[in-house]
Amino acid sequence: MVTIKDVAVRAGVSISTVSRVVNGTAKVKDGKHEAVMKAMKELNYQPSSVARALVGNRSGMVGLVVNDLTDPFFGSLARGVTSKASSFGLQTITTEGHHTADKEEAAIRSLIGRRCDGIVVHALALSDQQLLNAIGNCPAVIVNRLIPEIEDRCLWFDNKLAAYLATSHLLEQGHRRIGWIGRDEDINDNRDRFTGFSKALDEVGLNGAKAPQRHAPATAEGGYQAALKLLKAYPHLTAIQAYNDIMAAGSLRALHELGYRLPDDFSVVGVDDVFLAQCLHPQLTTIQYPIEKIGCSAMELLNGIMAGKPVDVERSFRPSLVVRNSVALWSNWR
Amino acid sequence: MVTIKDVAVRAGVSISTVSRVVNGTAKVKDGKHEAVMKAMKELNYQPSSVARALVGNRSGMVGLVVNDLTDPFFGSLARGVTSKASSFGLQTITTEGHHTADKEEAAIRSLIGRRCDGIVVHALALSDQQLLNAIGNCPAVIVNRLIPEIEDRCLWFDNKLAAYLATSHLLEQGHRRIGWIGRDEDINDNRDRFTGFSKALDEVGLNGAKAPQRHAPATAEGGYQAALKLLKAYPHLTAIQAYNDIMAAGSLRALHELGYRLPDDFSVVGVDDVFLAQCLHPQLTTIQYPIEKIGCSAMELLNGIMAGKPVDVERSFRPSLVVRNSVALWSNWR
DNA sequence: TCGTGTTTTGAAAACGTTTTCAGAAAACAT
DNA sequence: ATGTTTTCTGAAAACGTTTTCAAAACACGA
Repeated sequence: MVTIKDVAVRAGVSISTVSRVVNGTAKVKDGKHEAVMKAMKELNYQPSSVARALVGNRSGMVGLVVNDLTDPFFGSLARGVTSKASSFGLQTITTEGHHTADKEEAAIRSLIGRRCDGIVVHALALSDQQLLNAIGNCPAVIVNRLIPEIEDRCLWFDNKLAAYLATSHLLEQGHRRIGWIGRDEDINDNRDRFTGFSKALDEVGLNGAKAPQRHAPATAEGGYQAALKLLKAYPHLTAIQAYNDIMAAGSLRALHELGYRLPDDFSVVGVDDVFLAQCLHPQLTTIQYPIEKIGCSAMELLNGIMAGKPVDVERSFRPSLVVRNSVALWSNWR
Repeated sequence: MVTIKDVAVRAGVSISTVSRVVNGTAKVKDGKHEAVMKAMKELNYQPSSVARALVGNRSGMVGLVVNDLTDPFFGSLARGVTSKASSFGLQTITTEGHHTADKEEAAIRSLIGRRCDGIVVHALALSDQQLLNAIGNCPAVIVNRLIPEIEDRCLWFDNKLAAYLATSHLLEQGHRRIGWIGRDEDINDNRDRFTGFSKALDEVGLNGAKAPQRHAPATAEGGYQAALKLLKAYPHLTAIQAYNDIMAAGSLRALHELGYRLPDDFSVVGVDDVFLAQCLHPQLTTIQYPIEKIGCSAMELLNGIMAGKPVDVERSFRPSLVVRNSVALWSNWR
């Protein structure tokens, strides 16, 4: 690796001078300036961010902890964070927490060890206290979770309300025999969404907690299998509320295979409004979860915290219904 | 930030000793060992990867350059690389090149500046020579592109053959009036895939180069718009070959809206076999592009290069047809 | 108790930067 | 010419580690 010293020698100046032209921190005489530029070009010099980070005590990196990069949901989150970060001149380093407390903690510690200037964390497995311990005094923003002690650094989404809105939409369209397809991991998101679903049913006099339901991994395949089982057990259902769009996509496939014409014979609604939702047939009615926007806001908030100047960003995101074509009116007399 | 020195003071030993217990590089007496462990716990000490990188001249990071993180294609690539990297104890830092030469070069230089131990590069805008210059002597593996000078560090996919296979499948099913929906950026992938498409048509006596075609951004919306225009101009078409699955998804939507029953009235085939392909209705017949596997192999190869021990991985990936439900037989007498 | 050999320890150099501080050079005024 | 600013420059310290080297501590046999 060619260092600042090599450049200095070649240009016949001191390393301080090289540093100054690299960073433009002070004026250097034209002659030397040129000599340095020339030497840098010739040697293809690239300053070491590592050394800079050590001395400057800032790395120009922000860390991002997600569960799993393949999940398009986290892809969007990563994009929101990354694009905003790069507008602040920061780079993003991403690690996966894979929904286990150990890995989530390791991911956070490792980012702190790398001296990230700040971190954005999506962690569902760690307890509030564990999470607080892990982040210590590193500037951090928590996404998709509300921790009372640091509420002003949390961005969350009202999952209960989200599912409530979705299910209410089905009810408004006349559906009464509605099944739930949930994920098989017992995490907040899942619990909250089921609670919202359940509440909507309760309000019209149905017993939400006892509604027909099946659980599976939160994948398309999981949604597919769960839908098959659910419909086998409860063939009289007229609609499904799925934990998220991916599982809804799997359900749609199961319904197609079972010969339902959609949406006339059967309605489905998801949550998240991932890109996929628009590509499905019928296009999926779902709840908008502005995850990329949340990523942006998180980064904006984090930047403020890092700079010591708190900025005001929207921290609580209200779900809203996106009506497409996967829900149709259902009349009882059918 | 608490440093090794703080720990040393607290434990009443020298920093060398602390370093030794942290890394287990030498035996230290039981008493001191415990004292150090205790001090570390109490102070919540986390070694600075930055300082380590500086002195050790290795950072434990690998860089990854992709075009755009939202694209599920790159999500899969990132996953392949990241998961393999973490199995080698390496972390991944991802930057976006956004298909422009400037940004691609900046992305690469920045990763090198961060002293990544190696980089995996997906860059389409830079010329061969620019790319070679940018990576310099940093251990690197090039993905999805074949550069003769460093062929043994390239992993590529035969895009020509991919589209050729896809189109041939349509031809075998009896289709003759086939349109092309391509992307509007003039990049290798697009050219190669069109070439393959064209060649397949030429071989059965049709003029591939003059086949009906439209171009648009490589998004679902782009595919949707392009399909609408294409069918307006050439209503007699019976099949579409799309540049990739995302554009195919958009085309599918256009066809549904135009009232075609799929696949009986019209056939569509994509390329890439992204996750989405399985969720569409009808499920998309496409060409498998094992991008996650390529990511894994790239990382494996890179690890070998970094260690100075070349490993043997498959470097050229042959496309293969995945038959699902979006293509149906077409008889001329219809 | 001493010498010898082994184990454990700490001081100091090194990694590649930035930044502070004081000195050198240039510019200006007299 | 000389003194006084002002501009420019380089030496050296600092950042937090690892690693080398020599010294200190210990163990053991005589």
